[in-house]
Amino acid sequence: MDAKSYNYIDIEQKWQNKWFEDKIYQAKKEKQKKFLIHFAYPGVSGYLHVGHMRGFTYCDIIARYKRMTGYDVLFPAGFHASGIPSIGFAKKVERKDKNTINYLKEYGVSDTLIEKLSDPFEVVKYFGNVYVNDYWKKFGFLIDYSRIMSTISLGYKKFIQWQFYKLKEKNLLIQKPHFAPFCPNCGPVAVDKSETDISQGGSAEILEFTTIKFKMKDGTILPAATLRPETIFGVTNMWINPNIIYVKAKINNETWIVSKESLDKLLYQLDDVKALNETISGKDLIGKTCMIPMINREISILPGPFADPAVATGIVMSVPAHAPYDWIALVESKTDIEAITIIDVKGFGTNPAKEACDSLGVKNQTETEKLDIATEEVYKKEFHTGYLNEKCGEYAGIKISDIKDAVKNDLISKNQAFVMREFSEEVICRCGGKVIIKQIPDQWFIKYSDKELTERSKDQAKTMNIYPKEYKNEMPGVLDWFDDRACIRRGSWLGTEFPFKKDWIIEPISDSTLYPAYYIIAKYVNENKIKPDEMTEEFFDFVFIGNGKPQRPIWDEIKADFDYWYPVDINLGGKEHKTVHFPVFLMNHVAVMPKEKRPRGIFTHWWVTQKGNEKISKSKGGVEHIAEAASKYGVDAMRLYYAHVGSPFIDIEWDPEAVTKYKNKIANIYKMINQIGKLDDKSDVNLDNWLMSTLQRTIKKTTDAFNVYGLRVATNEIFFECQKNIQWYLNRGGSNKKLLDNFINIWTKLMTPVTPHLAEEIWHRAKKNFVSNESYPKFNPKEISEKEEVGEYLLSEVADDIAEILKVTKIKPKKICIYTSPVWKQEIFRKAIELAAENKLNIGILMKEIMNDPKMKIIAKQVTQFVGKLPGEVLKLNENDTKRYLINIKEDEYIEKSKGYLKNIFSCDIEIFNAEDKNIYDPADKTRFAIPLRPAIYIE
RNA sequence: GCAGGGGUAGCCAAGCCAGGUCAACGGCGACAGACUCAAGAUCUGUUCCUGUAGAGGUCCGGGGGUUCAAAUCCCUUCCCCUGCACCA
Repeated sequence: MDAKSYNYIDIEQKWQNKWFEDKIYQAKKEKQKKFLIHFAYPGVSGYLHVGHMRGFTYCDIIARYKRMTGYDVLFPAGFHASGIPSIGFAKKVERKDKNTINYLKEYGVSDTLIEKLSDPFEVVKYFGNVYVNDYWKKFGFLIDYSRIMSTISLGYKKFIQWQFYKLKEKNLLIQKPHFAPFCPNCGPVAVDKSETDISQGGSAEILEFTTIKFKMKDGTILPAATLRPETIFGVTNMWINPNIIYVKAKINNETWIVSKESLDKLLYQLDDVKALNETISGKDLIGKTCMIPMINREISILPGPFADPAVATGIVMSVPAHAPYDWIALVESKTDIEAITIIDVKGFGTNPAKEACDSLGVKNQTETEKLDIATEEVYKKEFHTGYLNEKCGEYAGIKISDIKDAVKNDLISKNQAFVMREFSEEVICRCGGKVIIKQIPDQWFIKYSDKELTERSKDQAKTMNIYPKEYKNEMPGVLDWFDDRACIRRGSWLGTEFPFKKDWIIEPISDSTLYPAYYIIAKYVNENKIKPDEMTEEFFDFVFIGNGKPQRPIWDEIKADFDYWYPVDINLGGKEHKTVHFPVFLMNHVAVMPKEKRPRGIFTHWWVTQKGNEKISKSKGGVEHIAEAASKYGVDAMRLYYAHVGSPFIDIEWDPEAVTKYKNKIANIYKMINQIGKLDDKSDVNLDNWLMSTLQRTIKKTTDAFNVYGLRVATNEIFFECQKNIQWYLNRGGSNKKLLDNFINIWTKLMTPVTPHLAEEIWHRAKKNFVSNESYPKFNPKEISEKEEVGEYLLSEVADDIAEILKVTKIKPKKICIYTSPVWKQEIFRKAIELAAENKLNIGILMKEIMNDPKMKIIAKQVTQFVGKLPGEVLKLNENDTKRYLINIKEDEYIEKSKGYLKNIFSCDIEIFNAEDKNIYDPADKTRFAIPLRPAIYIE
């Protein structure tokens, strides 16, 4: 039989059909012990890939384990339909984007359906179905499918609005200015790596330039933008591009000179900006002077053709001692201006910029590559180890890394500077226009910076099960760092209407914080037992917080459900959620929900990557589709792969060959179990006890591992160690039918959380009910047989030692003699171990104790020899070894009974002697080397 | 810049928090044997170096330290990866 004989396609389909027909997935309130687990619901904007299944699979494994260990399990799921993605997808279909159309056709989507998918709501509906039927059900997930919901349903929106009423009540909704990416043609756009809204610049960051106002003699302002405002003390001149035409503008009753591009940006960022229709050539500014604010030193304006009108204001202040670009430009200007050094830094002399340029051999401004290196070097050194020197007035002696904001804030408060925001690279909208940064003066935020909220959230986090533990340690820091978040946006995207400002929509992170609570309600909405209209503020107040009175009996029913199932025991999501979703999930619960309803656990898992450690992304292609993979490898094989190939907390590389191995593994287990059924019945008490004993150990280990979600550890025990044990049993000639049946039943239950289809198939050879509904085996210490464990250990050690000798000596054995340790050596060993446990072990004490025994005195010479090096060895023993020595077994008898096995593997005569017996065959005088659990060996 | 994770034998990957059970779980690959007409699958064994008696040596990115004892603790250094907010 081979892999082909295990028809996983039919088998998996069969059991899924039966589970779903019987609705075993439906959460029921029966055991008064509940477990609520869910995964961070996926967005719906395309097909998922094999990487997404990792987290979903973990969730199902945990849920299945929990349902087998006495919990009522609620495992719901839904779709995050808010935001841009589905709109983006619909837009692509609408504009007949070739890739998108092909992508859909590849999956066999009909032309009429494709037509429909230009509507984002249809996109959500279509992919929602795909996820449920082609992914979740196909993987055998026992998700409670009666609770499926989406974030753009009417009921959900009512729920989110309620959440925002609560936040407002608690003063956690605030308004302040905000700066966001904006396309003058299309409105707000998202700048992100997936580039849904934009065609270029997905990884751009928003930089904050401190723009310092230098005043000319006539009062006109030259605003120079810098990322290092503290260097203002070292400014020696200004750079103006002589080849461009600058424009004038009236800003807050001041006249400013800036580049044309700059003015366009400022119009969106500052309140009171008026273009003056007046221009001035850069050339005409050269030779004039202006004043450095705060310091009041006059400097001259020099030609700097490198001043880019597209960057910030197009006007640059020059700090030649600390900026390599400025230094080289100054050298090339051939003026007699001297650099002013204002930072003392280790490893540099009086002019860091000059020194960096010299060491790299920079000759002129065109060597931008070298200049960038020099800039970085100077900046890094100065930032970490530099101090402002005596030329910096009140700031003298302060470390650079501590100063930045002080100078900036000082300048701003004196109206001598302002912040101008700029992308780190050019961002182009899908419409082709340039994306700029626009001020929204009264943006709404959720106030995550709130001190009390943060502290209460940290307290909650302390009580939670957060995995991995590194993340638990990191969580307080994340909560401290988490700042206010703009929570609404105007523009085209899906979501809930913000109740306090017409036409604005709540943004998708903010509408996905309390959502597991909605799963409780979704069931009633889906079953039409409550209508969204009825879901008022009073309704949610009553159900979630217990305020007010029920208006209909169903309210009580829903509340009872909520009280039973909530809080969330595990919220599971990818590592990308660590600094985004999980903190807001936690903080919103803390802000809105009563204490006993706050989350108990978070589990983060890492990703499945493509070869070369790239994140799998739809756009990069090359990775297998879920349905395809499921039929190619089998669902159980994939589940086992996810659980076993690495711990949950590392990225794994998708590797078709590895998955194939797991596929073979599944078929192999099935085959092995079937063959066991054909064996002749025969019992061997020692061996049988040993097998049961190891099985109990397996149960213990897997239970311990599963209880802390150590899926890899548990899986390794069940699918590898356990199989190895039964293999040893069979190789040793074990064949007790009743025992094997029992073993297989228990083993099958152990497998069920990970490979439920295989387990169900094996289970149903003899049983009619679902193994998925069975209880997980419980560890029974009574079935542990330490003697047999030691016996089999001894046997395998002897076999290993013989093999080692044969390997080294290259002897072909005719006869092997085994001499087991005399009893008196065992006694001395035990004595030594006892003394070691009391921390009293040394040769003197040991000898004294031993010699109390008259029979030892008779063989005093042998005893002395044996005891000599013993203490050192005994002290090195670990717990397992020590335990083994303390168990009293008759070594010669045990090996004698297993002689057949040794004969078999070494194909020669085996003779076993007790070293204590007289007149035994011992030509090489090996007897004296026999020690406990380490018989002497002689090979002919 | 801020914050976090990581470097383990040919490859993947446990172990590190609670030092000794570690030549270092497990898997893959490779090699040998069994089964088979054969291939695949499966089973058994080997797979750092040395070794004609079950042994010894070296090893967990580099360097240093603490300790009777370090992959594990401390210091230092090099390299890789991830997140950073109106993207989910």
